[in-house]
Amino acid sequence: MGNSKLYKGSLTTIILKLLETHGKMYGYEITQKVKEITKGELNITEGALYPALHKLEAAELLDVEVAKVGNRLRKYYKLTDKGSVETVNKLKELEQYIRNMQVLVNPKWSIE
Amino acid sequence: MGNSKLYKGSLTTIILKLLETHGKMYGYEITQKVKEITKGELNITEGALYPALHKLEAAELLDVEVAKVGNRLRKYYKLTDKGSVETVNKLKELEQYIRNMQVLVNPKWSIE
DNA sequence: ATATATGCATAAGAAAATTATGCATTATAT
DNA sequence: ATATAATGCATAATTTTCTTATGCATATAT
Repeated sequence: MGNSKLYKGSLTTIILKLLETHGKMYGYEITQKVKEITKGELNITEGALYPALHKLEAAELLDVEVAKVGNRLRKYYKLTDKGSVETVNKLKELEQYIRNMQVLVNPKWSIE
Repeated sequence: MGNSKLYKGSLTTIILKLLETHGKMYGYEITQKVKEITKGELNITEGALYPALHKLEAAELLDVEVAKVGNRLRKYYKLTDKGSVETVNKLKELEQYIRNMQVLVNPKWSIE
């Protein structure tokens, strides 16, 4: 994914949030949207993305709908109700993670 | 480590930053300091910490100094010059990671 | 005396990525 | 025209990083 190892573990959160925002998306579209939003800094690899989508589908957080565009196949994913709930959880976890990392890295903010 | 998977990949950054701030620390001290700063939310496990310290030492980012306190052994770690440089890099990566995640997760902020 | 805290370490396994493929269609540049 | 890049899905082998479990040893509080 990114140039740094920090992105490890955040792919699920990214996918869920993008689907919450955009309603439904297909795999390739997700990679392009992430690249666009991060101005090329974060590139989701297919080897990471597709297994992640399949896992989320298996966990019933996503529904899939196959569409044929021209002669090309697309698999649109969207959040299930369960997926919407999980998205909220993941976003809270992200906020907490960021807060914790910030106090760890910015000692001024902690009581010495 | 944490309750969430987001912490994966951030242990090295945490260790380097703590050593930059505190000069030298031993393993157990690091676990306690992290617990204290995050108010118990992040607990570094020994199974993660010690291999990480050994790896950083092997990469010559850390120097080790063994001390005997009473009858107890402590291994104090401190940054090498190389380690100080790498710390700066890791902190930049963390800031960039946080910025990217924030725009991914909070589309409104990307306009600001 | 026994539990808790301090202090280090490693091993087996799981989870999530990277890297390398593979297949197929469509658009574009030379 | 045809080679290259882009679009679109997928999986397999390997690596990295963590969890969980275990082991050893000393100090302290109840």
